Amino acid sequence: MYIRSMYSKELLKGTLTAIILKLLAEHEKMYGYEISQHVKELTGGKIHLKDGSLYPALQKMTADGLLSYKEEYIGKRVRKYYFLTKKGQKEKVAYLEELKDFIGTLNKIVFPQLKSI
Amino acid sequence: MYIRSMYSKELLKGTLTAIILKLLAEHEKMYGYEISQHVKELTGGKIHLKDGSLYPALQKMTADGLLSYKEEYIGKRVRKYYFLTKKGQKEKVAYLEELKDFIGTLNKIVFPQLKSI
DNA sequence: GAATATACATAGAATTATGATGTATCAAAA
DNA sequence: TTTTGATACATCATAATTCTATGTATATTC
Repeated sequence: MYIRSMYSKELLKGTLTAIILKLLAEHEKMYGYEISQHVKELTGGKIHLKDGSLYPALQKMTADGLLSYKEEYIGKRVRKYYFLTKKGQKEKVAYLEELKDFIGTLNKIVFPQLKSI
Repeated sequence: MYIRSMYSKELLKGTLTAIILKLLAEHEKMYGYEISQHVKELTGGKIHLKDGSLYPALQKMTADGLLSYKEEYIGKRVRKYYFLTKKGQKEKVAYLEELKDFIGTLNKIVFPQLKSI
């Protein structure tokens, strides 16, 4: 059994990379399971990153040079601690700016009665 | 040649239906080209709905029972004026609530220094 | 008359989160 | 002690949606 996010999966698209970049910018290093727990807590369970989304995303971001990782063993169990590369630190800014601007733009269309953020 | 939106196409995913529902809730009836122009103006050119996105979306929403349309002729050129069905009016509320909540949640993760909206 | 804007359409490609499934360790409860 | 649930990673096929590219045709403006 798995827990379903309260949002349609399409809404998440394009935001996962920004979320990961943001968390890693704040935490120095995190492992996958820790990231998913953190997001779940931060959002009151509203966003639940699935294994099938998170681990491939981390791998892709690593392949793209945004992240690197080192393995640590807790007993016999391996953890991959991910951290931002120089490139990841730089691109984080652009990703978050784009997302921020996009949210502002969406608000303008959908909730014009609200002040822009 | 075509105009590229300033956002990665993935960011738009899941928002197009909500945007269309919102505009049609405000305008009674609109045709496709009019919707795309309206969005372009509203967002200062930041969101440019492509033909290949907009027309299939309108068709899908019609198939899903959210929209209906009637054709009008301007000279020899046809326009399809779309409008919300009863179902579309009802589901609009849920779509926009979900989007609003999602934006609020995203803000909590990515811009925790800002007040929630 | 040529270029641009209006107005619709479809098909294939690309992207990305998901669902399903698998492996394995560890802690706690029954 | 066995079994349940949590921890921790992984891969693959599928689904969903937008985009790119292309096509057709009319209307307007230069």
